[in-house]
Parts: sequence; structure tokens; C-alpha cells
Amino acid sequence: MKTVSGQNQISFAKKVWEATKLIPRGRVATYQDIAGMIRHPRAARAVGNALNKNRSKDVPCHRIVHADGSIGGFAWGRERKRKLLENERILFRGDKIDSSCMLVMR
DNA sequence: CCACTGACGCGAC
DNA sequence: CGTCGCGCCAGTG
Repeated sequence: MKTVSGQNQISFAKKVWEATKLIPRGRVATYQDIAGMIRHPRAARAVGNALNKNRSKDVPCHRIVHADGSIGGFAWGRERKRKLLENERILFRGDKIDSSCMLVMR
């Protein structure tokens, strides 16, 4: 075992990325959902910042959208994000995503 | 320690 | 429906 001090420095951002990796293709989750997954139910905003900081392709950050189904933001451009989502057969209803594609349907 | 910044959420209008 | 305001949070200077 370790003499304590070290480790567990896993940044908030890192947790966010890990949780995001769990979102399956063809499905989306809200920033709030991710916040809940990492046990920080009120940190939806911080989640967005964390995703923005991410640049790895292993993190499907395009699958994270607003709670009302709107596209949300994307470091590489919202247009790009929408395209990626449509590629995964995500159903759009105007500018919002159909709730049936949400990981957690309400 | 304080002030400010965002890929947010939601109630009021 | 659309817009505005306020609350919430982790990071940064």
C-alpha cells in the first residue's frame, strides 16, 4: 500500500471524461446526467467546462447535450456536433433531440 | 482569499 | 414558443 499522500488526484474533469465514455453510440446524455454519474448533481456547468477542455477522440463529447434537448456547445463547432449526432442516427426534432435518444428518458 | 469565466438548468414572463 | 435572470460549480489569475 501506499503511504498515503499520493494519488486520488483524479481531477473532476477526468471523471467527467470517464463517465462520458460510457455513453453508447446512438444515444445522448445531458450535462446534468454526467454530473449525476460522477456524484456532483449540481455541477452540470462545470461538466461543460471539463468537456471543453478535453481534446481526446476517445471521449464522445458530442453525445452530451442540454437538458431541454438542444444541441449544446462543442469545441469544434456546433454544426460539426450536429453532423456527428446525425451520423449516429440520433433523431432530431427541429433543433432539439428526440427524448427517445436520451440515455435517461424523462 | 476574491473575482471572473464558462460546451448548464430552470423558473418567470 | 423565445428571452432573461439567478443559482450552481470547478478552474484560473
